[in-house]
Amino acid sequence: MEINEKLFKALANQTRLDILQWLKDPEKEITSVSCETVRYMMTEKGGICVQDIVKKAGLAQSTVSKYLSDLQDCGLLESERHGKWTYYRRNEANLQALAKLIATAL
Amino acid sequence: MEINEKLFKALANQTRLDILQWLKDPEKEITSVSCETVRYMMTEKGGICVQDIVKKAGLAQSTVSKYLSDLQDCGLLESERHGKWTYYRRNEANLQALAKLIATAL
DNA sequence: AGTAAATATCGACTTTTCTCGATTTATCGA
DNA sequence: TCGATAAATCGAGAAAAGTCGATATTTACT
Repeated sequence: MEINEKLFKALANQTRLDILQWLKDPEKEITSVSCETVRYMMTEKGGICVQDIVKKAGLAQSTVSKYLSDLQDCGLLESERHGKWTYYRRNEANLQALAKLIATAL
Repeated sequence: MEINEKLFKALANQTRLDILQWLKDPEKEITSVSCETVRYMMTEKGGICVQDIVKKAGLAQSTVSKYLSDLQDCGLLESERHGKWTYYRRNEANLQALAKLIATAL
């Protein structure tokens, strides 16, 4: 994790900020599938799949897919592929590292 | 201080990030005037004046002036006007508040 | 092999940001 | 009051980001 322009560019968009927040409490935020399904995805698959985030965001699939990889590229998200699905989750270690860096290095 | 798109947009530019860093240790970073002058500006005037930041940045005066007011608008900088000069300094309280918010609310 | 589904990538157009030079505003000193 | 200086604001053209629909890739299931 490091403080640079790319990182803050990723955060400089309301939808990408929203995605980070949704993934903080997905059982509450992701409503296109049941709460049980969300819990299963998070614990067994390691995240939320793209289509459920697309539904929540209300933007084109291509746009959301790009946003997710942008957030992964700068270390704020991580993902696991299981078959056809890619599951995205927050990279909590990097989010905490970022907070520390802002406190000390910004 | 609050986490929003505007704040991160302000941080999503290398020159604006640089300005924040320069103002962290201006005696070392600001070299268009003497070290004693920098110390005097910081302690007696409450910051570094625009023209010295313009020289350091190497961009047009209008651009840097805009950047400084952008950074002030989102709470990362504060300023004092003394006569013809406006002196900018970091808003350390808000920077620490931001770090805390990222650790807890992002 | 062939089809279908989920995601990723591409190309194009729109919107926003960057950046400048010119101008305006504010303040000082003669 | 006039001229000079510092900073802020304005308008315009260039560069970057946002966004979409179409297409490609990957994987699963017959």
